[in-house]
This record gives sequence, C-alpha cells and structure tokens, in this order.
Amino acid sequence: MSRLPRSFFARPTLTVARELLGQRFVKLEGRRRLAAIITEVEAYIGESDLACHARAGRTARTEVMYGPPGHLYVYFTYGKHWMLNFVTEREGFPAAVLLRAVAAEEGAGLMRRRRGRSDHLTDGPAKVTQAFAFDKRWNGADLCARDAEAFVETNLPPADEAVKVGPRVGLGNTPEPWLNRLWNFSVQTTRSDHPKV
DNA sequence: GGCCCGATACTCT
DNA sequence: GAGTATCGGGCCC
Repeated sequence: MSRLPRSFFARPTLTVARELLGQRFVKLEGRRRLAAIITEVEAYIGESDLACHARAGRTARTEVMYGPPGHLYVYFTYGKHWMLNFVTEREGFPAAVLLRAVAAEEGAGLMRRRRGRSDHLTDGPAKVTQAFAFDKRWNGADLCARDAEAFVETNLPPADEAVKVGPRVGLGNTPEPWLNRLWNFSVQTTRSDHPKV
C-alpha cells in the first residue's frame, strides 16, 4: 500500500480534489490506526476565489496554504468546529482541498466513541475532524514526510459514473461566479455515514 | 425526511 | 464588532 507523494498534491487543485476521491485517509495514534475512504471534497483556489480564505491575502491563518503542497491546513470555525484541508499547487500559490466526508474503514469504534450517539459518523467536515481528533496542533503537518502520522494511501479510484460534481457547500453570500463553481466532488455510496445524495 | 435556530471563539475589518 | 468552508436538537411533517 503506497502513500500519495508530494507530486500528487503539487498539481491543479481541481485535479487533486477529483483524484482524492476513493483514496484512503489514514491517521496513526500510537498502535492504533484510523482509516477511511475519502467520499467528498471541495476545492478552494487562490486569492481570486472569494470563497477561499486566501482572498484576504497572506495572514497568520492562511500562511500554510501559501506553503509547499502535501501539508494539512487545519482551521477553526463557527466557534466550535475544526476543518481539515490538503494544501495543493506550487509553493507560493494558496490553494487547498477541504475534506468534507469519508467512509470509516478502520477504527470505527473509536470514531463512534468520539462522535457520541450520532448515526452520522463522518458525513460532514466537522464530523470527520471530530472522529479523527484533528485540531490546531495538526495545522501545517506534512502528509508526505517519512514519519508522517497522517497521510493518504493509494486505493482503487471510483468509477467515473459514481462521481458527482456540484457547487460548494455553505458559502453563504459569496458572490458569483464563485458561489456556483462546480468545485465539490463526491462519490455516491449506499451506507449511512456517507454524504447525502 | 427537512427547516430553523442557537452555540461559540477565532479572524479580519 | 461582524462574519463565519457547521452541528445537533427541536419541531413538523
């Protein structure tokens, strides 16, 4: 089982987002291994994208997005939730792919404990970070380092006909054309802990 | 199943 | 001081 190298992330963000579908996101916690298949992602691309945090330019928060690809951009929102992104493109160009949903494969028991009594284990971006216990400390972590404790493993890609594209979610009053850019990618599945169709 | 709303703290204006 | 890449509970079908 091989891991996605930095060259995978150092490409156009839409390509990376689309090709992340079906791959396996892994976090090591000592002896424990949490793993899940990526089922929904969203692209945020550059300072001109008014839905991207980098629209405000380089700040302390967005610094990681300007850095080299293959790192995690983890930020806090809505007063309670953490969001996890994969930094993409070349160093100096701020872009990332938001991880919105996954399907648990390994460590589902631990994820369920962390999620409390909800049927929806990892079908939303804040649910994923809660189940995997990602927070501020992971901001800037390198997915491609030899000793990385979080990384993406290669897996069979989904069939083309199973892939859906749509507008990004939760952008509020972001103006057009950004509001309706089809930069959300998901795979249709049958289990309940997957994104809704 | 869907809609509405409050929680909550961090970032930038 | 406002806005926010969300969630879960309460309610109503």
